[in-house]
Amino acid sequence: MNLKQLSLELGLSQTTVSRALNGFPEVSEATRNRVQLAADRHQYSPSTRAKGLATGKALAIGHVIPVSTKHETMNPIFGDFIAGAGETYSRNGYEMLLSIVDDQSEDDVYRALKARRSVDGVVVHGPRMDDPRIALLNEIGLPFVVHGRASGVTVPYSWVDVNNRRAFNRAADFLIDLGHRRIGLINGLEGMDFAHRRRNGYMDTLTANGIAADPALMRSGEMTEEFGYTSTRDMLALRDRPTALMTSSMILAMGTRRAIEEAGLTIGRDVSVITHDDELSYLRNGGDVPIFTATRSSVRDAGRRLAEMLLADIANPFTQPQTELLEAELMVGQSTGPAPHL
Amino acid sequence: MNLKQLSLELGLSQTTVSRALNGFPEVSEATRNRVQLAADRHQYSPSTRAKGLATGKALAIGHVIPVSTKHETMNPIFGDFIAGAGETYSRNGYEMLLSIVDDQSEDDVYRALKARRSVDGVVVHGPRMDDPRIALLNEIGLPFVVHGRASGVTVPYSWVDVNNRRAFNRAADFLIDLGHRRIGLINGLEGMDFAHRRRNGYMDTLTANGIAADPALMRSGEMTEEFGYTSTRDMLALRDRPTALMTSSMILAMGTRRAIEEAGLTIGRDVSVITHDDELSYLRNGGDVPIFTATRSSVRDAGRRLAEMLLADIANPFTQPQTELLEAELMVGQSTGPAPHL
DNA sequence: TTCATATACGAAATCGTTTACGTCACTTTG
DNA sequence: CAAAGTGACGTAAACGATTTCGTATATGAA
Repeated sequence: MNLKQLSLELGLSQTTVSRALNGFPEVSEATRNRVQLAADRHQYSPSTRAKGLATGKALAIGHVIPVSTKHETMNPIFGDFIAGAGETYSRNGYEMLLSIVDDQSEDDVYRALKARRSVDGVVVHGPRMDDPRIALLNEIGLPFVVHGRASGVTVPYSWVDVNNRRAFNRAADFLIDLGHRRIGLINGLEGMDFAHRRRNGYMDTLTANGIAADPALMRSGEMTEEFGYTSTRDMLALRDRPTALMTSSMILAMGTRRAIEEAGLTIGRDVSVITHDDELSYLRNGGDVPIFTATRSSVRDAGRRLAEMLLADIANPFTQPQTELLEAELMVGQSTGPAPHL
Repeated sequence: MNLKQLSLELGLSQTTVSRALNGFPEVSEATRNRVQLAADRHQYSPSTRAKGLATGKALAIGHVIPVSTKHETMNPIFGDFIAGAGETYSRNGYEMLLSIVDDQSEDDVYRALKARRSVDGVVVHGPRMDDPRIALLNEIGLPFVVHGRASGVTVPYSWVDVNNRRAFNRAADFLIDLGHRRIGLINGLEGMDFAHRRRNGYMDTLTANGIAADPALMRSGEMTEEFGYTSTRDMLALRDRPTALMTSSMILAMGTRRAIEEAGLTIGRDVSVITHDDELSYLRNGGDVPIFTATRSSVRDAGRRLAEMLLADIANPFTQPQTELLEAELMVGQSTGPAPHL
């Protein structure tokens, strides 16, 4: 059923039917009802493509998900993030377009999305330091919001991010207050901006407390369970092993737990662990009392907020870019305790 | 840059330019080259919407991801699955449209996708037993392929699935060969078809070996780490506790490991564990030698295959429904060993 | 009565492609 | 040499909406 058929059946012009359905004032309430009823009855709903052509809007948002060519790793937070964003989109009549792309050809994908006019805006995932995508998107004039930030980029742009530095400040502080002095960090890949900020938060707090940062206690890599495991295993094998570990994700923390237990140690007593927790739906950090002490911030909420910002920006382009910094809560769980006397 | 501008600049008609770019024979090689060059220079690429309107194809595939309203759980395999499917799409010039939807309003979403003509076909995720979506999609005439199967649905339809029954047959056999008689099962939600098949595989093998299935050793629920943990903890607390456990996902297995170690037991010695492993990129099951003994089947490969099938079906729709049953490998790892003498 | 003003609707252009038909200048064929 | 192809390109009609102008009728004011 299309507009022509519907209007023919109603004995009205396409114009009137279109206006009736889109809530324009120049149509009587009586006919509006009649049209609405007929539309419902036939389950009429305008063709997105035709509507897009006519209005010049795509009514779709693009998400470009980078997958590293080397490791083929898909970021596990991604599912929950788009679940949040998707809610906002469908509530506002937008669709979500997904492009999975290896980090080599990202540029082409953004350009293609613009050239083919298939989206009204995009979400930038996994920003790296000095991320070139921000300049690119500004250049080609495609509205965007970044999930995270890109240190080193000087031009203003819109973003939603967790206060990573502060979260890791507080986590380190918490451990130091418990008497820990040998604190390890198992972090995401160097180039990722969030990893950089978290490391800064961690190192600053150590320095502020007179603790020298030890390169042997700092690891960064793809955030897999395996990497959490090997990193922890290696650190525990040191002559002067850490009494506490900070990890950048729950998945890493699970690998950490495996290594700790394999070494015959007890988590929370021999080795304390604090992790960052994105509140992934399938990785809930325990029930009433958290399993891991964690800095917690819902990535699903971030998705919701970011989508709202982007849609608002598209609806009436801001003069100023918008930003939102989400604070992580520190949840005390069972994985931390006073520093042991070695 | 659009077609009209490009053709104006070249001094050709839109028709000729369009034909040149789409490889039609009735255009000389000389002009084809000239057109191609100009198109590249201006980064011209046809508007998806206009092209879609003109051809009647959407050049997009819809993925409708159900998120249970109760638990808000997003299936963790989803990211890797679409990474696989996405490869196929972009290679064939298709886009991927995502709808996150609570299981209440799934019907409406499929109907809307059809009515708005925004996709040429859809992928059905997470089929349940007697899943009503298959009848619905047949009724409204939207091409589709199911990731998994729906027991109880009698009409033919296309699907790609892992041989779940056989995988769990083999896993149970393997444990029984090791001398285990008390074997627990921690499975996905009852209504999910894959869970049903796995349970059948498990139970048949037990029965075939003269072991009575014990309801106390069979759990099903949302496949979170927490559920793996509580299920295992409860089973280990039984007077006649299991010596081996089978779990339906790596995430469950991690919860299982936590419970086993918390009980002061050793995995692979006191309690053997076999899990199903979807080869999620961030949950690799160890390096050379697997951590968990597992029935392994790449969900990313499944995504690739399924996307190919769907595109083929759309390209020439008169074929019979296609099906593909993927066999899981049994990978022997460190989590299984001979049954202990209790 | 006449003119201005709402009110409620319609005709037709438009968005950017594709594609069914023409058209026109050259071969080729019998 | 006339008829029939063929090669290369153009005209214009779709596709399914929105939207810019109109237009006809009813209403109110002068």
